[in-house]
Amino acid sequence: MIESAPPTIPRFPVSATVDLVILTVREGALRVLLIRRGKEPHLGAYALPGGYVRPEEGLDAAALRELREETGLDGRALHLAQLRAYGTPGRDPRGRVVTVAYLALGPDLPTPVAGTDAAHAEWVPVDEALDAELAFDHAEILRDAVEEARTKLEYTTVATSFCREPFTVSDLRRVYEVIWGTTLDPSNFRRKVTRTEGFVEPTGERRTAEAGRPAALYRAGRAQVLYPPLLRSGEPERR
Amino acid sequence: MIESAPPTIPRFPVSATVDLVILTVREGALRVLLIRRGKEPHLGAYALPGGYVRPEEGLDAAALRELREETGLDGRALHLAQLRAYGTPGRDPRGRVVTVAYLALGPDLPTPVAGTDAAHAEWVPVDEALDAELAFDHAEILRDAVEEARTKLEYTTVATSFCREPFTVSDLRRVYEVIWGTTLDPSNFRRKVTRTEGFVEPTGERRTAEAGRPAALYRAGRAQVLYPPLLRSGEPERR
DNA sequence: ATAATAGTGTCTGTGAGACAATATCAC
DNA sequence: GTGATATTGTCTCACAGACACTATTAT
Repeated sequence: MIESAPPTIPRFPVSATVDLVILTVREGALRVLLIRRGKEPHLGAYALPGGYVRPEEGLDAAALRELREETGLDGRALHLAQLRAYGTPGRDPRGRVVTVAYLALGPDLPTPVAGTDAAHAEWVPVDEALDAELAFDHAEILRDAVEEARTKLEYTTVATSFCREPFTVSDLRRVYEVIWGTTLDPSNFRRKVTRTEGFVEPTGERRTAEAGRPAALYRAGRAQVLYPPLLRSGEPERR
Repeated sequence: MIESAPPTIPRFPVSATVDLVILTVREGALRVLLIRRGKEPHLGAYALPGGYVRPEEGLDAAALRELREETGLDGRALHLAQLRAYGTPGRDPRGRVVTVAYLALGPDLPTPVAGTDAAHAEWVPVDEALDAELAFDHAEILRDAVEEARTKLEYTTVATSFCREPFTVSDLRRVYEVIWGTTLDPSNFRRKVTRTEGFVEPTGERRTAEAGRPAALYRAGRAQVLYPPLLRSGEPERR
């Protein structure tokens, strides 16, 4: 019935949780922060970090708090946005739980701080994570999150969130390549990135790597959306 | 705390609801289905249709059921997708309520069936609705939903969901114009629509309106995404 | 004929894909 | 020098915006 109707179907209690899909690019792979569950159900299985929403706390606030507790990082340093809600009956055998999933993107983050349950946290390559058995419906959430990240790379400038500043154009390109599983033409990628107003800002500095010509360094620009977008089109196969 | 931690912060009960943003194009305006609240809080104010999720029901199922109850329509005839969750403490003065908003798009729908509380439902132009006082945080939800609809028109073929079949290219163009608040070049729009594989399929029939050359009729095609997208760019002002 | 809407054709500029060529480092 | 990576430049094609022009109906 609608909200203005008499509660012939009364409200019934559910639990509200937030789950975090924290993605980073590390050692050439897209990785997700997973914890090993220390209790039933799904004892020993990988699971997304997350927890109950507290009584006086909004959803975004709960996600920020969990992020801080899990990674020891200030959520303002990461890109954090709601993904969507999941509430299939039976998704948690302990009762009716509606979870709101958040997608967090950040540069090669330190392995989470010790001293908490997050000590059991690991950066797992997304490919492996999707093959492994994840607790609850976390495999579905992870799939959705990765697809969302791939799409956001097309239409927004969030790729810079994966790079510690200052970064090179090649650093940024590798983010796209790893997350999309493609190779991109360095020349065309550079043209797109440097000619799109507000995508990256040159610092004037250069960095010399092990080999090759030193690369110019950049910071993230002010633009949030990419117009026109940077579409993954033909997607030439990788490797 | 994380899910695997001891429940030092115990779960606490919240209510879960779904709210529907049902949009249609009618009489030259983008309209949303709103109800007049028949009880406190926000007695007499406009509100989005919605209601409690039932114990054995998933979120999508709850949205489909509410849609059927509110409009008498089979949800499969409409485009229905989750928008996002809203759970700010205090958004409902009666208690902690997390709502999952859904966006439904459909062709000029009949005014909802009588015999239920939906008898108080009206198709309100979105512009008016955003000026009016909406119950709870429904103004925020409506703003987000309209922005989502505008964006979906760019990257997907959902615009056809607003047209009763068969439809003409001009019908489809008016959907874009009304929802974006712009005018589009008829010639360029036709080229885009008819040359994009799977956007529309010709029926071979024609329709004669009050004036002018009869227009060819089309059905929605199989494509779900628009590649390349149909971007609102310069957005020439309307009127 | 005129008004009105549908539909076609063409010119042009922007931007992406392909790819050659050059620059600058370590060794 | 070689090898490796960065950076610039160029050619071409797809496609969108602007807009002229033709087609088919009602009146």
